[in-house]
Amino acid sequence: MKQSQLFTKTKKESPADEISKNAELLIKGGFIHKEMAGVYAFLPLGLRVIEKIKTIIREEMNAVGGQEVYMTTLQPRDIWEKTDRWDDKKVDNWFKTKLKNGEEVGVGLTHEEPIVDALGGYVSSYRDLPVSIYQIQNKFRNELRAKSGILRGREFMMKDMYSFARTEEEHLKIYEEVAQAYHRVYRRLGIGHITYRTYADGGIFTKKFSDEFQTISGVGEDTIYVDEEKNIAVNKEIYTDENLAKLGLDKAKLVEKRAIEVGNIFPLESKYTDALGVYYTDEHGEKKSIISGCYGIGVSRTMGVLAEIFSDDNGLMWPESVAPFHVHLLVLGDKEEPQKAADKLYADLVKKGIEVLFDDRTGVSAGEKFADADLLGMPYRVVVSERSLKDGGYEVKKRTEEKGKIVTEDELLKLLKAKS
RNA sequence: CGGGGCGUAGUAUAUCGGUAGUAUAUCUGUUUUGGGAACAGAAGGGCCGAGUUCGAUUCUCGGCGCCCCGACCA
Repeated sequence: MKQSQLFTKTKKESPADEISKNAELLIKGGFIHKEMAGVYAFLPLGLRVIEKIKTIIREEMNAVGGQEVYMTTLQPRDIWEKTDRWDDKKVDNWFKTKLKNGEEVGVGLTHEEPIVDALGGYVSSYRDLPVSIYQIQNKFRNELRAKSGILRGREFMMKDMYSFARTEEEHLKIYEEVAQAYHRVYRRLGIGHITYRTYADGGIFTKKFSDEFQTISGVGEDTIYVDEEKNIAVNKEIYTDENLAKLGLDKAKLVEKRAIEVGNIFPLESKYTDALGVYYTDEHGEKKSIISGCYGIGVSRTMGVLAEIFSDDNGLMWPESVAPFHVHLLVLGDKEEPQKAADKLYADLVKKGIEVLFDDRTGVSAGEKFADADLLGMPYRVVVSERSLKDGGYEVKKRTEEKGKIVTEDELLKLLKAKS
């Protein structure tokens, strides 16, 4: 894409009403637009990051048999009453609104009820199970306090999957497969090495532990205790001698860290399926409960976490897997020769299927283009200028490195691992 | 929801009970182009409401909004 066509612009000043690094950088770079507290819109560059994160998640969910759906935001009251989650005293962060006839409807904050209810129309035999259903969609939660930019909003994007199994054993197998898929997602996002599967409280519906995926970061809201050898952690909320013994963890080996929850999976047993009257009939004609699990990843939050982790004083440093563009191509000076060379290189790279943001703006100083490239944080910066041409080609520099080098077009293509 | 802070131009800030200033962004022109260029010109501002006052952006009260700490976070 040509930067001259991009409607967003970078800002020199940091927003006065945002302290958190993710919001500061993403707003300065024009990735997101703040609508109100805890509610952010995604602009072209930000949306590209979101879509890449979604693609990674989608691929991994599909790989463990997930079937994608898109449930509704508006929710009927009755199914939530069946599970006793409609009452504001039971669930205090509902957004609710009314139809013209006065009937109350909910604005979706999670989707166990509608998914289970819909499933009931199709699943009734042991032959129909197991199934896993997921969606990537916005959730609405009326938080008392939104904070930390896109890390904790009132409207946010989430991947939520729900699994349905015939037996506890079958459920556990799926549960573990999804947990492994989560590890793969975080690895692909570049945070695998600092993201731990963390035992946490299972919530009010199960006595079992839930598993959070916690990424080590100072912006985290949670304190966890990490066993580096076993590559797992325990949330402070269940950090008792009794629980540690149950989990077979040695207190002496645990290290306290701040972390942010980027995913959460937990067993639901048959709480929702039973409450909504969704059962299956087994081989012997016997009616049985369906064992389910739910699996969430905050997509928009994850983008914020990546912005927090992959950034320096000059701006963002997107991992290649989620960067809006692979290459930021800069042309310096308004002279004809570099302009022509840059136009050609841009066309060639695009032809090779490389995603390029081309800073073709005229009348913009070199310093400003460099500053923008650092702020926007594409993995590779390629400069075309009189000087680079004189030196024999183009200067390529990784965002994470200090110095670049001059390469020819062929060398550049090889470096970018172009598929021809 | 408890506590604290803040609200001035698109953005970021300053001053002041009496003509609201600067930077940046924007527009025009000339020059410039390897780390946020220079000069000249233009346009643009006091969250809402009430009160005090000759006069309020400034003081008081209320509302709304935003940030931070805490609580909350199935």
